[in-house]
Amino acid sequence: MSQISLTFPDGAKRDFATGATPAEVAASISTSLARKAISATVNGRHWDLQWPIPADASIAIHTMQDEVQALELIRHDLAHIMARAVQEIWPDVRVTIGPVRDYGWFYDFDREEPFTPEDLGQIEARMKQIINARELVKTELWERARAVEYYRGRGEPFKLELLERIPEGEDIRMYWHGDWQDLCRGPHLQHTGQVPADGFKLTHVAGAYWLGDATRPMLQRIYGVAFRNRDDLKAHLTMLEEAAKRDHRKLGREMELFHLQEEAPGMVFWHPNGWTVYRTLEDYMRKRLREADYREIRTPQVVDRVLWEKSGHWEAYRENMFLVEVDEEGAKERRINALKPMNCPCHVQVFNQGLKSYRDLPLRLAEFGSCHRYESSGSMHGLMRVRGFTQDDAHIFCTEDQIEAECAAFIGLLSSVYRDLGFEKFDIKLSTRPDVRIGTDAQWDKVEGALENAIRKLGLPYEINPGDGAFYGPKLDFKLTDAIGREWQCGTFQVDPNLPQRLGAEYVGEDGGKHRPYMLHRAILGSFERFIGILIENYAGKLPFWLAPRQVVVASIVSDADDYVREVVARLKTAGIRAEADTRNEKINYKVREHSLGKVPVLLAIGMKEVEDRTVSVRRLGETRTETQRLDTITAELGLAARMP
RNA sequence: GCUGUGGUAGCUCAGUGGUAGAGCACUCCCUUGGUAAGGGAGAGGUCGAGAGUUCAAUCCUCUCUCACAGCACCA
Repeated sequence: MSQISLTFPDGAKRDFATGATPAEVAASISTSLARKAISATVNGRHWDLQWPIPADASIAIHTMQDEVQALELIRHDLAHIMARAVQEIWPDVRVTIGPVRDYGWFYDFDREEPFTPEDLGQIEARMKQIINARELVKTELWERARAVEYYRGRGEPFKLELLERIPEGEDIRMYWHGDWQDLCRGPHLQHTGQVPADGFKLTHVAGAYWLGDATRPMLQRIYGVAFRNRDDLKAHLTMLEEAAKRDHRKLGREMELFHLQEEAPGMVFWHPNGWTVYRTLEDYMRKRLREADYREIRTPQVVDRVLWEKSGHWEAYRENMFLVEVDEEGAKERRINALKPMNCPCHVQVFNQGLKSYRDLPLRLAEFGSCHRYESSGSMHGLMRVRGFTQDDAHIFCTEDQIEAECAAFIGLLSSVYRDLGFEKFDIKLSTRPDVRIGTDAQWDKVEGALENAIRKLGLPYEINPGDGAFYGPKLDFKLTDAIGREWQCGTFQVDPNLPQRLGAEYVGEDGGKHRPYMLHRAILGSFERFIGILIENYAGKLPFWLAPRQVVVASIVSDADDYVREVVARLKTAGIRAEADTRNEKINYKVREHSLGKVPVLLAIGMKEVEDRTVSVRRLGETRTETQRLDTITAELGLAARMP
């Protein structure tokens, strides 16, 4: 029987026999994951699956869609069952809404006391009772007045607000089982017993604003996960545990890459190992940018507020800037500067020096720009969201007609870089014109069209975020996913006619007159910090050889081999390899264990046999077997592997 | 910033209203061992910071701070 091997976007791999039921496949994924392209090997052939799944995929996958929907119904009904259980236990708790999400659902409640972990256990037990009662699920169409009266009588202000939000003329559906009911448009299962009583688990509680609005009350959200059976639930929980082991904050400590401390929240202390990764990545990016005709520049860290006022950032983002005040000699007032939160205005200053001609365009100015933003305390997260970071920033000054080609070239470069760094898949989001905007519709049509054409020509999948663009132009976001499935924006491409106008950038056109250039903001990695965080998680710390901070450790087995160990290290270093000697008085078992945990890609062990034959015993990370190789052979091989792509 | 939970040795974590413990890591000694932890000894802590309650606070209370989970935010 042939095998189907599915690789899910979260990195999990599962094998299925072609005879496997669609349920077995479907239960492993959530709908929103399935909507992303997933790669599959069917009968030994590699396929790219798109959503919806093409009709010519094998039967097991073809029918998956129905099963995914069934899983979604289960999760949906569990949200209601949970809300009912909560109100049965605490009748004074107000209910709100509870949608399905990846792997499960959540439901928001209004309650004075926070829910405790013990409460979750109690709720779970009550939910199981409701499920085992196998009660019929009923749906009814209600008159608006009846629904309003019902919720007024029960004292449910949030439900009343939801009712108000349902447009006149739209159906008002009531869903219920037992004596409990909830406003919901459905669809639902037929009876509560269709929910697997042992396939779900309440995972955690957290605060969440009513309707996602920080000015509204904070509610208590209970999260749950649900699968078709206990085994799938267990597999999911195991997957989460495995993912936690890949957390870059944990690996960052274990691999001695970096640390953060209280005196500089959100600012990274890079250690020798981490800085090696950073610098290697920077060198790689520098090479790629040079090849793509970018010109590297460097601009100041501390810039007078006057420039930020001109650019408009002072007004909009003053609260999020780090200010630097100085007493200047003879000045009446303290001069206020800001640590630059972005590089764009500085790049325009470089552009503005000297008279530019249309022949200079497109002009691509790149900077590994160190930026500081006072991010809110709750938003910081390891390397992923920090207050001090370095963007692989560049600004392309060009004409409107050049936008599409620049966009296409950029996406091509970004894809190639992502591929080199181990990311075959990434999400592209196109954000289009918002309600409040500058520029004519014709301009927006042209610029949005340029971006969309560029993506289409490269044949890449993308999603549109309508109305999510900046007030002056559309943008593309490129997102990667961390170990537990959280998405992080990395690459970006943004069209901006506004800043050149505000800062007076212009060039002399073919007609001899002055013209305003467009400015394209773009980054591939986003920030080195965030990207390295994602890189660590994606590789679970096992970075490819060229990026690994310590590439080779040469370990002695007996101390009589120490001289030869040092000679081998010297040879490797000459070949451009980051090699270290380990001649400590420890057993080889101990050294193997330690360097394996330290994610060193290659371990060379040397005993008296190797000394006599002038060979080394090679052990690669993740493998248990060893091979004996001649010193010059392995040196040549590793020297090749150490070269950046 | 908001809600909740935390902060005890470098790391992972016990613990107590009467100033503290384990394992690993570290140092030294013994051991020279062939691919994931050899043995012994030793050193190491203003129990996140400040204030309060108390005869006495690491423990109780308050404030601050940082971290974690989520929400909000992300030029």
